[in-house]
Amino acid sequence: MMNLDTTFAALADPTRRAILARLALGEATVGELCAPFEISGPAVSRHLKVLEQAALITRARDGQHRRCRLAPAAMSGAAEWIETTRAFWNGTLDKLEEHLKRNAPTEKDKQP
Amino acid sequence: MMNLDTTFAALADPTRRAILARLALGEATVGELCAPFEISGPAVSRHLKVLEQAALITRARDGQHRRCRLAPAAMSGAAEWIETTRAFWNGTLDKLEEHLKRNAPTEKDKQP
DNA sequence: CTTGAATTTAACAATCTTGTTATATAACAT
DNA sequence: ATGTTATATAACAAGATTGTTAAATTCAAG
Repeated sequence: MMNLDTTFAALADPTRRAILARLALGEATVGELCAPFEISGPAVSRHLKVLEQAALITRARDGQHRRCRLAPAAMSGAAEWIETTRAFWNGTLDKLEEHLKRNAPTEKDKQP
Repeated sequence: MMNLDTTFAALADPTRRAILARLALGEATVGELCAPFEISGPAVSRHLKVLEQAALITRARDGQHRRCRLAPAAMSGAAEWIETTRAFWNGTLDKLEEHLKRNAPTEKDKQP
């Protein structure tokens, strides 16, 4: 989906943030993502669907597993909105431009 | 409240983001904030309550008006969570530290 | 002190969210 | 073919969210 509404909404849930934090360390299957939580599998499955629709993760079949990966591009939009708003508030647009220039081509934006 | 749940949830609504964007340009009364929207006054009033509970704005009586100001400290927490997660994903913690060091004492964090 | 403007609260309906359990699908193993 | 494992979907309930209109509050002005 990739709009700020869905991105922020997806980030508003602690379970989903925990899932993203886990995926920031490396990809994982749905089962592996379920393990740390006390909620049911279907509940996690739907959290993953929300994250996927927000373009925060991608999923690919791998045998009978489904491998999940972080797709942090969507988060950039959210971070940018915050930084822009703060920049206006601070009256320091220069620093924002600097920031964007620095973070625009994020490393090689990992995502082969 | 000042936790990531409420911050992200507050930011997930486009009306609330528009209100924050407006306030980034300078403080305003409730009436002024209502004007651009087609929704009712009470609806805006409750959006403001959500923003206040998320510590994204503060309000102070001024005669029969109530002046609203941006209080962007709460946004920092959200931005930091995103930056941290991305930093792990990129495997570049150094850049994160740099970023935090740079943005920690935000100007003088405006808020007299 | 009465009237009017600015804002909030109350009461309610419609819609979304998140969880549950039971069922379905898909791929692997025997 | 049959059973087992991994994951998704269906059906449903409880609670949150967002909007509405009507009533209450709060201050300023005449």
